[in-house]
Amino acid sequence: MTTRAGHSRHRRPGRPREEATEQAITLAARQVLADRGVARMSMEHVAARAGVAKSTLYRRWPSKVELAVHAVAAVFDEIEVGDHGSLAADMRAGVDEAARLLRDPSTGGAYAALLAESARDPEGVGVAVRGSLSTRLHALVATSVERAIGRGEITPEMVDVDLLADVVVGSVMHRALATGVPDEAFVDGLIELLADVAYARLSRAARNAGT
Amino acid sequence: MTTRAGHSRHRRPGRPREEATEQAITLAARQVLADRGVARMSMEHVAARAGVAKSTLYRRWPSKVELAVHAVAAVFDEIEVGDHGSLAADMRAGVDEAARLLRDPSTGGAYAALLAESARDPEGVGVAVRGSLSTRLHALVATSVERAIGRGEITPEMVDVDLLADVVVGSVMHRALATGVPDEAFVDGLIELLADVAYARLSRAARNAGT
Amino acid sequence: MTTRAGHSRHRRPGRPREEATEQAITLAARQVLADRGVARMSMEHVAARAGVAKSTLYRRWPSKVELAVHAVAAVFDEIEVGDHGSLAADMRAGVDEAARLLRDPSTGGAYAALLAESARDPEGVGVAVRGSLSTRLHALVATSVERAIGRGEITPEMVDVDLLADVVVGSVMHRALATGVPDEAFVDGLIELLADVAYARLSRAARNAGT
Amino acid sequence: MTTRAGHSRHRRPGRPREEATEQAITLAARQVLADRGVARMSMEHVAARAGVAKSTLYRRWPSKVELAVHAVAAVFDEIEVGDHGSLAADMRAGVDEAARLLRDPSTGGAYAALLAESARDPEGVGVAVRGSLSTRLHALVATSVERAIGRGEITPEMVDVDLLADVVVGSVMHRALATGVPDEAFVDGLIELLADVAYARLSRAARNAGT
DNA sequence: CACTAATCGAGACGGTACGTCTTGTCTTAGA
DNA sequence: TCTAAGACAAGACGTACCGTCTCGATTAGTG
Repeated sequence: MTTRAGHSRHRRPGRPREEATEQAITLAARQVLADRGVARMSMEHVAARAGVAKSTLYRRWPSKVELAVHAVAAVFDEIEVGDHGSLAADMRAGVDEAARLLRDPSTGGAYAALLAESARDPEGVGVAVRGSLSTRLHALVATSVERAIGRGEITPEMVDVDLLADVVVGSVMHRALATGVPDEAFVDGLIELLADVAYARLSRAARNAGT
Repeated sequence: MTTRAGHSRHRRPGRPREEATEQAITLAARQVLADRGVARMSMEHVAARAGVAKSTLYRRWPSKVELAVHAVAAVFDEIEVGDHGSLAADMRAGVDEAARLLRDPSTGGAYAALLAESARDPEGVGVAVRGSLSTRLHALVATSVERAIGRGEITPEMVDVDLLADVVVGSVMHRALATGVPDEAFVDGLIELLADVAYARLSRAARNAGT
Repeated sequence: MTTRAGHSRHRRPGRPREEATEQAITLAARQVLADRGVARMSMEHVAARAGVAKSTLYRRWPSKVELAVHAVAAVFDEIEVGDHGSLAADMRAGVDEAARLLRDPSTGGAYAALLAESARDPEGVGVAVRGSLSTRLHALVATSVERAIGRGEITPEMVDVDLLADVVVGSVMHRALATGVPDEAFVDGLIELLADVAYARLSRAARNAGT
Repeated sequence: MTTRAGHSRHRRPGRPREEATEQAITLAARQVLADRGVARMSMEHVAARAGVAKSTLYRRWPSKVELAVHAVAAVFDEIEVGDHGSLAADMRAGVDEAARLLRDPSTGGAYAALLAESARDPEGVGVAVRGSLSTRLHALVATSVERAIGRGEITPEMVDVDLLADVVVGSVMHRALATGVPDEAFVDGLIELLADVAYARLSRAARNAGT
């Protein structure tokens, strides 16, 4: 639908969209999101902060939630997944990063709010959330796992990436929002838990191989 | 449960609250919650459905969110934690129950929405959510763990109940809302993961004892 | 209906009404009336200010408006109609008094508000207002006129007391509320107007007598 | 009348207001006013009757009272002040018209209620009432008086238009609301009273001229 | 002295309206 | 065609009152 320039040399008729506008809106949305949370983020506020008319927002995103998804996705895009040399180190870095992100109430709250909207409208918002947000997080986990497989630390059978992603993100999110700040002790505990799983599977694999 | 001001024989002055009203409202709130989700649950609707004036709602709960917390807590109160004979069986029953509950978009969505509100207002809603909802879930996990300790299956040092609760509830919730329905395969995977943790810790304990 | 003691020696059964209560309420009502006007005078406020339960108010007056009528009537009862020696002097004193009273927004506004309610409910409030308030004002004018007749300054045929009362009270009220403060110039002008009427009628009477 | 920002060709930005809306609201307001009086006129009702959202009402009038002022002013605007040939005839017509208008409880009551509100909020409502309603009535009286001066029936020194307006409107209003219906006898009496004033002043002027 | 009958304070209750806020759509002028 | 500005219908929010009601506690007179 959106003919995001680039490959298409055919310009659409009429006045072209202001380049700066989309970024200004996204930035404004993230700020309002941080200030007031998803529920209290209003299109009116975002438009005012971006110095843009409300209709411009609706021309680009069909609803408030979609804009919120877009704005949160922009936050998630900043996550770096460097190679830290070992599965253990990668895992710690990943969990730390997740904790850092979700500890911020504006990001954690926004993510939870969008998950909630997902539940209400699985086909509309749900698809957008899954497509834009959850797959991003999933990809981060997958990258680490694949790297570990590449290094020979584990085998593909040992890990269900989907499950692992849900466990890591879900645990951290629940800790951040429902129980308390995910402090270092919590991160350590979660890492240890995952390490124990790896240990159990590796030792079982070794035993099986030994047989 | 509420020991109204110490002496339970001293009634509060004024006309006593209608017994039936609170239940009618809670029921209506749960229905509206299921029908339309937290965001679209309106006090107006709840009042109408309960056959009660809006002011009666506000006399009992300071805001929509607090009523929603109460209504969701009522759902959580129905969870049964029976003794299934072994930690493994208890765990499976617990995870199954969590999956059953959160799979329902109205419950899962409501829970996520309330967590999101928690992030926006940690002192008000946050306290209510933690006090009413999260501690309930925590208690369920704690019960199973204590039973396992009683049976001698594990020792207290082997498990951080707080962490375990976040892992179970968080993973299931994230699966339910962000990734897809938490089907039997997912539940199996999660159980296996937890079992592997137990295996690792038990074998390590055995090794230490052996030394 | 109300067996206001005195002639009836039979007391009503049950606990008698607190003597002080009625006065406390009336006073509180007048204060709230002065503070916030009739429209914003609330039974809740009056009760609180009088240190009395709302039901006590309703036990004595059937509605807010009736209580307001009672409270304003209490103000009107304080009006003194002394004999100033001549019709002119009595008239000036009367108009001055009316101006003094209605100039106070709380009294003037209350009176107007009650007249407005009269229009909405002529049989209920209207009767109360006419019975308690308007007749009081009418009586004041009548007293002055009768005194003037007694002194031989005018004859009964020369003046329609009803009309005169409406003219004096109505003019002053309208000036106070709609046009501006009824200052000395206004009072002078009104007196002069009435004096001219008297002049015209006296001179006509003299001419007729001369014929 | 409203010279929107000087240049009348420069339109205000944004979607222009629906022409029909203001009239529909005014009409609905007058109907509700007539049905239920100012106190019971509700924005909700007016909006529903006008087929308009409540926010549209509040976009144009800051509060219920301001809309009521507007609606009553619309009634007053229908008053015709024709030339009836003589001061006496004009006066009779004017008083008749005032009596006709204020005899209707919905108009009389509304006017009184707005005067009452004026007393409560002299700067807000008061200014609106004086500006919209009282000056209208004043203008009607002024027109008749000026015509009489033009005809040479009276001289400007003989009449204080402000005072006269208060006397006519105030007397009629008080009669209508506080005392009883302003019937023909009342109107006759008031006219006669005014005529006597004119007689007194004319004869005094003649005497002075004769000196 | 118990009984009856009303009062009192307190506050719950069903209603109703307030004025505010937001959503998503629309309608204009101008770029 | 896009943009800014803002009108519009819809509808929920949380607050404030109204007038009624239901309590327990009080306070007389009557049997």
